[in-house]
Amino acid sequence: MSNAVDTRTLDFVSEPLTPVSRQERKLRTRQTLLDTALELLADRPFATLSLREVAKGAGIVPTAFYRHFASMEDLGVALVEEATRTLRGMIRSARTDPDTYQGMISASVTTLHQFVRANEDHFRFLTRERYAGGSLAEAIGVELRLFSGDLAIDLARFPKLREWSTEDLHMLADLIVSVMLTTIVELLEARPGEDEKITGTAEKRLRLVLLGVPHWKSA
Amino acid sequence: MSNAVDTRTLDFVSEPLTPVSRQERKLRTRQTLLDTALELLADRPFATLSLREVAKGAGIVPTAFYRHFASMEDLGVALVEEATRTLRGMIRSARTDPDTYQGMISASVTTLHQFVRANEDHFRFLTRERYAGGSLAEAIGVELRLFSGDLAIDLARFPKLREWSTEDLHMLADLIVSVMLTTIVELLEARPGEDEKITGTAEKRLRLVLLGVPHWKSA
DNA sequence: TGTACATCAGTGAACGCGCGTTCACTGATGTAC
DNA sequence: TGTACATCAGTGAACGCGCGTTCACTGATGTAC
Repeated sequence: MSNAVDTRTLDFVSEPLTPVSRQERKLRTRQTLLDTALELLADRPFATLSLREVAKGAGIVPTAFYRHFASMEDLGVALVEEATRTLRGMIRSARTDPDTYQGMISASVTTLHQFVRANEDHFRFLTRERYAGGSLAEAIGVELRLFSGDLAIDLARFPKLREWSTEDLHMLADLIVSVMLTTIVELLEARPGEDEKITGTAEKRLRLVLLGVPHWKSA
Repeated sequence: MSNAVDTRTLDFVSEPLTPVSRQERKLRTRQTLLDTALELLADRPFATLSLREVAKGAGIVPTAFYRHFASMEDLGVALVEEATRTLRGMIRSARTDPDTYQGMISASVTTLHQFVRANEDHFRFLTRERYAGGSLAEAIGVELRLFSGDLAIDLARFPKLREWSTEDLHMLADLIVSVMLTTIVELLEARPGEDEKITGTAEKRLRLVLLGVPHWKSA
């Protein structure tokens, strides 16, 4: 036990003593700027964020901001990249377990729930800016369409969907994506303790949608 | 024919000559402020709008703004009221024609399409601010929940849904509302000529959802 | 109908403030020898 | 290992600008008699 404590102490002491290169320091400041922006965006749109505000929050002087980003717009693009990386990570996690519909549904919703709770800032940013207008909204829209397209391809592998037209597969994929987005927003707006109800409802919605699949006729 | 022209001319001349009371003038300016704000919101969130900008667009001096609204926040609340009035009008129109599922679906989508095209500003405002955070987003969220609740009650009247639990009816209503919102956003982002494709897809999504209904088991 | 007074939508000057951006700078870190 | 020079993240003063809000005002409309 004393051994474990010693190890932790060594780790703790050695970390701050590690010499840090100028390059590493710069990357850390950059990340602090991104993190600060994401915190400030908890309850307002990106377009209301000022450069001075973000710089102040990150503990640097306004002019030093330009050492990291050419403009706020530029920082916004970096935020979209960071947040969509999280989104793609979630999708990769959810894709590893096919099997039955029911198994797929509950596993996907569980993955969604975990990722949203672990990255609330990213998902809040994505769902908020998706509809805010401007270039960030477009970039997020493109990303969601890519995601929906991938999902359509995955769906085509299911036996009951093998004969569906490409158009209908996209229709189904978009429908599933919109259920997902609705669920994400519900989770982000939830009061404590409501998570189970929300994930339960999300599973029901997906089940209902997929119940219709065997009876679908495109006409 | 010359008769018709005469009538139009009389109308045209008499309108501007009608004496306008101070009260009426005030209401007109107020409406101009609301219209100006809605125009400026075509591609950005409400929170980026300035009082001076709206006043300038409406052709009055910034200080005169306060004769109509206590603050921009106050104008925002008025916009939510105006836009949700349009939304409720749409819902009322859509509700008048039950009959079969298929009839209900295509009639509802047609109504949705017409209302969105006739009131693009209102629907853009609602869908954009719904996710923007702040008090306007909350007010819109409340309105959408009311709408979803009403829809759940309407749904309960369909034979196949008579035995569904309240919870499941709300689940279904929310699902339909989220398909509707998705469709609205797609229409607002559509390029010319894409409307038929979007409304067609919307009908398919609703058909698929309702196809599952007869096979639903809550467990 | 005419007069005297009240109301009030809109005006215009002024304020202090936070904004983005420029510029010349500092001093610690990195590199060449 | 030590020295001399280069790099560059972060500093701080300064700028002009649009912002929300205050205040005293104007003059057309409305009202009382």
